[in-house]
Amino acid sequence: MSLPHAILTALLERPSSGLELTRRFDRSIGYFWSATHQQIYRELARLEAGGYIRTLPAEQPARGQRKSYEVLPAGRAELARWTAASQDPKPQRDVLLLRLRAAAVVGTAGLEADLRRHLELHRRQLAEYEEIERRDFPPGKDAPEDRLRHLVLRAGIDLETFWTRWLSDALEEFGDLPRLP
Amino acid sequence: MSLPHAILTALLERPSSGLELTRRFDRSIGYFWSATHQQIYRELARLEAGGYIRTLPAEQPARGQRKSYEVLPAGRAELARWTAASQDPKPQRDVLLLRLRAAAVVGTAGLEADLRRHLELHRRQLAEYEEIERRDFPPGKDAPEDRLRHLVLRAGIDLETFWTRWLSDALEEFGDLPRLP
DNA sequence: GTCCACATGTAACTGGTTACATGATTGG
DNA sequence: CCAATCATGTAACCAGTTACATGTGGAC
Repeated sequence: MSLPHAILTALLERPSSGLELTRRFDRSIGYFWSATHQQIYRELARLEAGGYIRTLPAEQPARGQRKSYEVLPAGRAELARWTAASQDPKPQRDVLLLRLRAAAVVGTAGLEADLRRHLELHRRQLAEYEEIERRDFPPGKDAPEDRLRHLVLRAGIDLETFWTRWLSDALEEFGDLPRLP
Repeated sequence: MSLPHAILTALLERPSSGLELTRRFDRSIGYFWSATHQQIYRELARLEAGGYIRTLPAEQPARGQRKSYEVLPAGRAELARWTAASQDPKPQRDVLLLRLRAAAVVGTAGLEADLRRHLELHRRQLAEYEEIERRDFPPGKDAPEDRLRHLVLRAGIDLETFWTRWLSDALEEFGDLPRLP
């Protein structure tokens, strides 16, 4: 039950239409909670039906015509409730680690190329995050309400740093490894 | 499409019944690919129907009676194919980061306690991984086919290390932060 | 012989994915 | 007026989740 809350957060930061939300998810919020436009439209309809958001009054909506939403007090209250509520961490799921474990059984043939590709992707993502950090959080002047956002970005940077390092180690290991079956 | 391959890997490591698999997923493989017993039974039925695995011949199965499976050549081939195939990384999804971003909008009230709880959970997981490392990979004697398994374990250790560090930083931040709305 | 743990399984639901459909607006 | 693009939406499917059902065998 996280997508509706991701949308509420985005709409509180700025009222938007479905497509605008989709684009914003492709950038900032999508870095840790991705969503397609179909998901977003479906969820916007639910949130509106539930009385959490409404279409901006100035507009009468029709298919094919842009419809912007804003958050109602009930929506803000629900978001605050959800943010504070205790939630168990979801069990980890990582395909790459699974594949490495499988490779330990059926052999590593063909894996190396894809590891290189992943390494490249993570390097690029890391560069993107670091660029955002330089731009939005220049050293020495974090406004108090920006501190949390910076913290979230740091998580992204550190995670990508971890993956680039781990993939490099893995590839080095492959160099040594006698080619199995 | 990862669960069937996780099961094939587990069955190649050792032929097992559904419940045994469930228990093994709760331990080792579940650390990066969790599954419930319902998922596992459903998937075992599919894999058997597809000719990838079979019940060990010695047994005639009945409801309530244990049924062990082993991997057929087609299953091993499919696993090797899947391991080598190129796959895009799945977009990141992390509820905790989402909640922090929401907190930047609706305030941090109530969040701190849950962050502490998560920190404790990650510390415990880290300790568990390190215990496994001490036990299964004593320094200086990695057999070649253990190197990949060790690499996977290192990923788990480094990820948990990251989370404990990040959560500590976050909590420190909270100490400083003027309590918002 | 009854209860409990073991073991396998069914059913209904939810969230995410993929493919496609439809209407409005704009540039040529 | 036609094609391309913007914008919203429908439908079918699949994997994961939750709740419950059914059968077996051993402990008491």
